[in-house]
Amino acid sequence: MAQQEPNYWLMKSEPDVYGINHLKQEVLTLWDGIRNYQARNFMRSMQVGDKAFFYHSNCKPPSIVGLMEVSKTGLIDPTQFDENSKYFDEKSSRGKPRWDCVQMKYVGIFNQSISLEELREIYTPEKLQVVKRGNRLSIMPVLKTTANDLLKRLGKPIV
DNA sequence: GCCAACGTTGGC
DNA sequence: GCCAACGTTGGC
Repeated sequence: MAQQEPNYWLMKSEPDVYGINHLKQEVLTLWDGIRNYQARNFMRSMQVGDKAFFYHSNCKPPSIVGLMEVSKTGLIDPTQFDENSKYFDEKSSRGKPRWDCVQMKYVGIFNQSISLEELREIYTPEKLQVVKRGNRLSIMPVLKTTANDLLKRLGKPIV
C-alpha cells in the first residue's frame, strides 16, 4: 500500500511547562491535557506519520522551534480520569471518555527558529492560522504549501 | 500585569 | 436557543 502524504500541523506548548527540549529528552510524549473541542477534533483527524511544527507559546518571543511527528493516534487522554490532575474532567467517564490525544515523536530542533513577529511578516492568516490576531487554538492544521515553505526557511531540523 | 479574543457555562 | 457572565489563552 502506498504511503499517504503526511499532513502538517502546528502545536503550541509553553516552554516552561513542556518545551521542545523536554520532548528531545523523552523522544515520545502523550499530547494530553487538550480541553478544547476544536483542537481535539484536529487530533482525531491526525494520521501516524503526520508532521507537526512545535510552537513555543506564552514566552519571548513566541516561535516555531522544532519538528515532531505523530507516532500513535486515537489514544484516550488518561488525565481526564485523574482527580489529582488539573486536567481532571468529572463529566467524563471511562465508558464514554470525552478527551483523547495522540502520541508525538521528536524529530528535531531547527537551527534558527522563526518568531511570531517574523511569521506575520511572511504569511497572511489565510496562509498560516497562528498569525491571526487573538488565535487561542493550541492545535491547528498547516497548509501543505505553507509547510513546505516553512521547512525551506527553517532548514533541516537538528536531531 | 494588562487586556483582547473567544470558548464555555448556566439561567432564563 | 439566546446571551450575559465568567474563565482562559497568550501576545504585548
